[in-house]
Amino acid sequence: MSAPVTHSFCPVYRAIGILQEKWVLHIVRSLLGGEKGFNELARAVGGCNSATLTQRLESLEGLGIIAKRSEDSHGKLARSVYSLTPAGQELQGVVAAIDAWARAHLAPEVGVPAS
Amino acid sequence: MSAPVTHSFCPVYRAIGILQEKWVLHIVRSLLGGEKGFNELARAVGGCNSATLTQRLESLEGLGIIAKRSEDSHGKLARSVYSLTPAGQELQGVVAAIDAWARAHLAPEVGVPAS
DNA sequence: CCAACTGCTTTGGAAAGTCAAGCGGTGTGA
DNA sequence: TCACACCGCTTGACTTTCCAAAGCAGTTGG
Repeated sequence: MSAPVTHSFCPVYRAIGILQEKWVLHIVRSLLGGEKGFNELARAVGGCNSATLTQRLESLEGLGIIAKRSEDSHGKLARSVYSLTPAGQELQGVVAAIDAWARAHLAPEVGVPAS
Repeated sequence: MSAPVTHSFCPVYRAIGILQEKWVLHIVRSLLGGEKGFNELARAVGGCNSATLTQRLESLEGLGIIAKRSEDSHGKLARSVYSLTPAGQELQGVVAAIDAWARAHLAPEVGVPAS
């Protein structure tokens, strides 16, 4: 069959498609430690430029994973604060799983299978 | 501190760097269902072209996540078979976490904002 | 006022991923 | 025997994605 064999229905397939975008997991991981402003987040993530970050932030907001809140203290200055939605916070399980695997098999320089 | 804040030591940081590469999670997920040949794997993954697949496969092999075995049945024909190493199989936890999250928050047609 | 911070947009170019085709080889059927 | 469908994999051109640097508007502190 020449059918494209679209796995698009599969939620897992879509989830992978979201999480494999560059910086997404880093962003989520940083935000798990509390809400952050734009530049603050950029520094926490480490190495992502503003253009990409803005874009990722928008798409994640559209997906209901993170929420943007403008702290309109007085008049103009709007310090944007990004935080995880409940759905986003549940990604903690994913991050934890990666964390566990990384410590076990990617350990800095402990028991690195010499090879 | 003007230090570049290189998180490079952090195993988690590196793990994310590996897993966010396109198709990696799909490959692992497919391989969790048993070892597969090249084209077979390509079809299971769904939508990845041979060039990228070859490259991903090589890098994952280098990382000790998957293993390549040439079934040298008789003489020439070497059907390459790819499978997960123990380290690779432990990624099952990560895939399971993503699976759980996807089912909970990315449900197929529940609450899809019709837009 | 000037420097340093905030959030964010705009550029041009480099890198990563993709598509389509094809190579040498095998096994199957007409 | 020859054509055809499959196997693993490579090549070259094209598109998408990502990045580094600069800049804009506004605020705060010395």
